[in-house]
Amino acid sequence: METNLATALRERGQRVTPQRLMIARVVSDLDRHVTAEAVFDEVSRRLPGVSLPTVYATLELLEAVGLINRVATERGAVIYDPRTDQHHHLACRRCGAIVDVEAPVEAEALLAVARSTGFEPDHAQVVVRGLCADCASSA
Amino acid sequence: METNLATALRERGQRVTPQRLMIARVVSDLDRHVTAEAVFDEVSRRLPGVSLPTVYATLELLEAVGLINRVATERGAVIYDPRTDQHHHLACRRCGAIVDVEAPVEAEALLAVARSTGFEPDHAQVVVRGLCADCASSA
DNA sequence: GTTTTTGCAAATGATTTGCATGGAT
DNA sequence: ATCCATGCAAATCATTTGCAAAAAC
Repeated sequence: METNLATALRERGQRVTPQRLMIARVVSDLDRHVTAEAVFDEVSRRLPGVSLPTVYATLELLEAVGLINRVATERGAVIYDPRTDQHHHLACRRCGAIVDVEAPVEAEALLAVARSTGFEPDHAQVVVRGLCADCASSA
Repeated sequence: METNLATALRERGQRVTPQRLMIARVVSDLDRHVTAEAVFDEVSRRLPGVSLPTVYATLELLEAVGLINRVATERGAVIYDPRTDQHHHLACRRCGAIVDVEAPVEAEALLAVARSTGFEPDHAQVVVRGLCADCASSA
């Protein structure tokens, strides 16, 4: 991922810094849904001194470059998803957990309608809202 | 909507207050995606003195009763959607706008997979992330 | 009369901004 | 040498909480 990032940054005329490379590496290593705080904690462990604003800025950059996806949770917080392949999310309305789910969804018709309104889609993501197995059994 | 709310409140053993009725009426009248602030502004116009915490609490209540849907924006804020029928959203990654789209999406396969993991789905909602027409043309 | 709801003010949590320094090109 | 990126601190934004007074039942 760092190599992709370095390449993308040069293409964009932006700078390749150790902070950016480390943040990309950490996101890739953690390999799960992460908050900016979680990334900050792990980055701080490996490269002390990196600031939270830099983490935020870099996560935004990684999203712009397409290396991660930003996902809004039903709770109003944001998580970053290192998986950029097609997959979807189950969101528990009780505990707030966000879990990946693999299954095909035919959203071409929706994307077509979106484009016809002038919208330029990056990707379509399905969020299934409900109760996760744990919360369902304890309810 | 106020009648539904009054009924639901009595069923739940909760109190019917002028603030709650007015907030429900405003959400219904505005009839679009609204933030808590927007509701607060309009409610304040019609019933001065209502507080923001009351607006938040009541919006949560309206969601619990099923009169509105809570929608997380990609920005980390929350909007409330007075439409409770099946529809989807276009989310602009630049300006944060959330727009409704009508188009069929076949998500049964996804719901089936979700159920097979023990998850109990309420509904599947598609968020198409990208650039809205305005932001695309000014970029 | 009892219990819930409200309004106020303050607290919280997440993210962003301003600005001077430091670092990549 | 030139700009961009960083770190720091403070600001902002959205939302929540604690608590006493007011209102609904």
